[in-house]
Amino acid sequence: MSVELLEQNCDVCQQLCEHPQAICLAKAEALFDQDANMLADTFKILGDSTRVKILDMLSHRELCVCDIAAVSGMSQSAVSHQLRLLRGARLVKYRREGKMVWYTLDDNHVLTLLAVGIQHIKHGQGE
Amino acid sequence: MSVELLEQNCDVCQQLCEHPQAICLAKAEALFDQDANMLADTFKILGDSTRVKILDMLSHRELCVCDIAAVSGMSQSAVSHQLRLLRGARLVKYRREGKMVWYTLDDNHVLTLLAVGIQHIKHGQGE
DNA sequence: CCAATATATGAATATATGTTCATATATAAT
DNA sequence: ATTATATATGAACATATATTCATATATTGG
Repeated sequence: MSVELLEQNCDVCQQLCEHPQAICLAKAEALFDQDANMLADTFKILGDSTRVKILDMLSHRELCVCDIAAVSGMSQSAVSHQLRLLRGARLVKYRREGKMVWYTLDDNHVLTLLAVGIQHIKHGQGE
Repeated sequence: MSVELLEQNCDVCQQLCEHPQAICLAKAEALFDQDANMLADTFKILGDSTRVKILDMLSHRELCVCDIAAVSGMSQSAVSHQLRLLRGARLVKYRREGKMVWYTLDDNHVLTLLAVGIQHIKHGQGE
């Protein structure tokens, strides 16, 4: 059913809610659960300061695991665990070169998310 | 010390690391802890499917608390708790109108974050 | 093949988080 | 004032998460 039709023929929640039309429209337009979950999972991975630091480092240059550990001051194990999560969310990609594995950001979406996030925290900070 | 100077005079981690220059540069350019924490805190708030759903609803239209509860199927209490977190992260703003409180997205950064996040999960899904 | 190095991962533990329940606050109507 | 309605919040509990430690895998050099 189209949103336009719902706007006229919207009797699903009449007896329960204050604003049935807004509610029905919102339900019709709502994200699918699966998309909401995937989106939340992506942000959840971004939602840790050590991972944010790793991603920010990788936004400047490609780094291997031990470099990331050295810069962040984290243990190699902790870094590897976090990189695994970042890989799982397709936020970073990697290439193996001998014994070392070099990591970079997966694509420009990641850079944009970081940049917009930084804009958000900087904007209106003094309010 | 400027990044250019560090690039030449970079002896902090010589004896410890594989790629001292990259490491020193990365350290020099790294996010401040406070910024990394704020950024992570913002993404952490975005990293929950119920909150993502609420934000997505609000990206379409202003809604009051009970409407959000009705659309999401959550309890009023759970919604209020989540809205508190969203307010704390300046992701939503609100206005009181009598007994009701109407919520909207705080600014366009939030919309952009959602949009880019959705692009990210949609892009290369079949790989 | 064996030792050394770089990275990855499983298990365990300590901390953080989301929901519910009960209750508080704020506004409006009678 | 009293009652009803909309929203907010504190405490508690159950679940999720990040790090550490120990160990496994992968690659290189001898």
